[in-house]
Amino acid sequence: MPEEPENVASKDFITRPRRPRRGADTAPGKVTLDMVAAAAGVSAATVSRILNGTAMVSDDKRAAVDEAIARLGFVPNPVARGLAGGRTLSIGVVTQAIDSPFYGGALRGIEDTLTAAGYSPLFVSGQWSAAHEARCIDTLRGRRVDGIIVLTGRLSDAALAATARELPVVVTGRSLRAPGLVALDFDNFQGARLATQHLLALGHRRIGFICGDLKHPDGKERLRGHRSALADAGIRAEPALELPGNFTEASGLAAAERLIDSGEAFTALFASNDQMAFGAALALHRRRLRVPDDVSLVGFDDVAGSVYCVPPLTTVHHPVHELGELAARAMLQLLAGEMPTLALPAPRLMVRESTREPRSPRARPQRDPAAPSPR
Amino acid sequence: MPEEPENVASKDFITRPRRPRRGADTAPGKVTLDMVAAAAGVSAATVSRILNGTAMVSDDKRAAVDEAIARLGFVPNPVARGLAGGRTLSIGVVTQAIDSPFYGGALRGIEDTLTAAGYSPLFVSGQWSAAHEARCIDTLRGRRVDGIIVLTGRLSDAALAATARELPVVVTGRSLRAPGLVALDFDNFQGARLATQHLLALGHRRIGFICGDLKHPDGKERLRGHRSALADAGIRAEPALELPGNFTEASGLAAAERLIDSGEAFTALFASNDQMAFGAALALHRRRLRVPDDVSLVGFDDVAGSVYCVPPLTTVHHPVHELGELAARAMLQLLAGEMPTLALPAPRLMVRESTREPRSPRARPQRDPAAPSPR
DNA sequence: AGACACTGTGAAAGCGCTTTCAAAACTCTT
DNA sequence: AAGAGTTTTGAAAGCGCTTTCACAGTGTCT
Repeated sequence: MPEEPENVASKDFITRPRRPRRGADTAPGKVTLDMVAAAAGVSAATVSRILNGTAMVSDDKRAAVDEAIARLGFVPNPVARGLAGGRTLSIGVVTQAIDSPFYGGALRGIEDTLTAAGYSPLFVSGQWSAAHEARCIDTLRGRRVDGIIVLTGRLSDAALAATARELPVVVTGRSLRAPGLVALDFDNFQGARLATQHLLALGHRRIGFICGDLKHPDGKERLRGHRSALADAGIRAEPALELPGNFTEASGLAAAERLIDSGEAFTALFASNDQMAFGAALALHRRRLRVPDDVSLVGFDDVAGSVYCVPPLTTVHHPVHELGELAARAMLQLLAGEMPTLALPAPRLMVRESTREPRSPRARPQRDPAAPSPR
Repeated sequence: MPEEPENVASKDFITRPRRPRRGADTAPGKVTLDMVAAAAGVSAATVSRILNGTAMVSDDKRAAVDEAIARLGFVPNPVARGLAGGRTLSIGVVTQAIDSPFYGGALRGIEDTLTAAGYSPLFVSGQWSAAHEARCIDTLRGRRVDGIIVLTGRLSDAALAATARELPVVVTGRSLRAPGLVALDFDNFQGARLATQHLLALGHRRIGFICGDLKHPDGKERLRGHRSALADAGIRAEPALELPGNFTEASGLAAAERLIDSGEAFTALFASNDQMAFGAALALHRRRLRVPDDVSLVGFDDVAGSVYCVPPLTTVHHPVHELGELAARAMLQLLAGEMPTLALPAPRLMVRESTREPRSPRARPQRDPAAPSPR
């Protein structure tokens, strides 16, 4: 407690780290609405009204204000706006992991759309846990976001609906209906059907299926779609061909290994997402099974890397970027008081080079003595 | 003056669009600091002081306030704090693309560290353009972030230094020195040297190098490192073996194709980043060149996918997650008024399965006439 | 011409918190 | 025990903007 004056001085520095250089005309934050009002010879209320389009303003005043804004280089302070107006022009986005190759595209779409509309996204990662997601939503609400976009997520529908009673919510990967909530669902079922139908059309009959996380709606629907396509073709689903997985490369690798080791015959493998397909591809490679010559491989999602893997992966295109855009647009509509009516594009199969007709009646070349000829 | 009470009520509803369900104890935003002060029988100033540790407060008052905060479930409103205190507890993060597999890891590290410290990251994508980045920084400053982290970026050092005069700045991928600015540089030069040395040690002499964007410091340094390793081994750099690229898969593919078509002999390919390596791998596959039997392939960055591609890619590990963590930690230190002293881990080569000794004296199995002998 | 809408505008009251300022309450000195 | 020096505390003034309220100014209708 000795050196008071010093203390005060240093406290000041610590408290508000920077902001020493004022007066720089380029620095936003310097010019306030009051200064604009004074310069234009009107009241602050009028400037605010013009800024927000909240009320009619005579043309001459409007012109004067516009001129003053331009001349002073005024930029409204969103923090003050947030406090006074109750809206922060920011939207919370709950994703599972900000570095996910799959959700990344969606984040990009959201960012693009929101930014164009003057909103800022606030991304938080839910880490694949409902509890974590709940905490994220609390954080976002604490930050006074105007709305929340949830990318799939593990939160219960009820929890989401509850949140939607306080704040507009857009959620992807669900088909929930609730007030203040719009759900944007991609047709995972149909997508999976397409993939399996493709394999069936090529002549495959014993198709290994690597499930995604079955607590995840996407995972469930894709399995359902696969089974449905099989059923349509009159093929009985065999439990031995349905391998558990959790959407990670590692789980895809493990699943493929397990299937190979089981001795079960199969000529194709359909992974519930591309990441697991990559893992499976590595497992096949390690066991000297070639894609697509020995085993056809199909993924789901069409993530960026799937075009550039070897061989390029046949997969179901999941329009993640559009998904993000649509989610953002739906949010903007909700905020504008409209009821969004947006539909996601239908799933499309991207046939690339990881699938072909089964090589021979013999399903598995297993420890093939003949060295894979490089052609 | 008629219906006073009614007016007040409706005002409350109209003013703030949502937030109708009040009283729910879980709802943040309901309890204000003033209510806490009243409940604890102290002034708002005292509560604020306790919250911020700004001054000494007697133990009994502190206890009363703590109790009131807990009982009421008070959560400070960051928006109000931002307005009043000048700090928003949010940090702007400028990245190139939020969905980049490379920067994704760094974003994750930043998010983890910042969140743990009570700060929120605000991610914006610079889209690989200096102008865009400048605009992003303006947006962030408009949002009153307390500091800015720039992941590499294209902005000039001068522009960054200027920003740093107003706001703490942490930048990665540079070795710039300026007041209020800390630069966190990864040793790309040494990393590239490691990779090339590895190929040389295996016996490769004609190594194709796919450059990154050379306006990008990373791109420049990696090329320099490669050349340096060659020079140390007494090998002259050949322009014909240095292919242009821009860090995308497509450019890696194009570069590899160009090299193959040039007829130039080579037994290995070193791409300045993994994404280009993936593109190159596809090009090699299309030309029926096997990795690593015909051509060894090395990447740089060790992105998530490199472990699961076929074959798993030998690459230089770039500790992006740590990079993000360190950048965030440095920012926190700057904000605390300390001078950060953090060093990034040294580059490490991850030897996987895409490299081996050259197969034969014949460099290219393809239409290659001259046989550059190994060694 | 007076009553009855509107429309455009400014003054002023906040939004919820931080910080200054000065007074109050202590603790020591002498 | 008075004065001086400290420490704790509250009142009040913002932070920069939005919104309400009330009041002029203009028409419009009987």
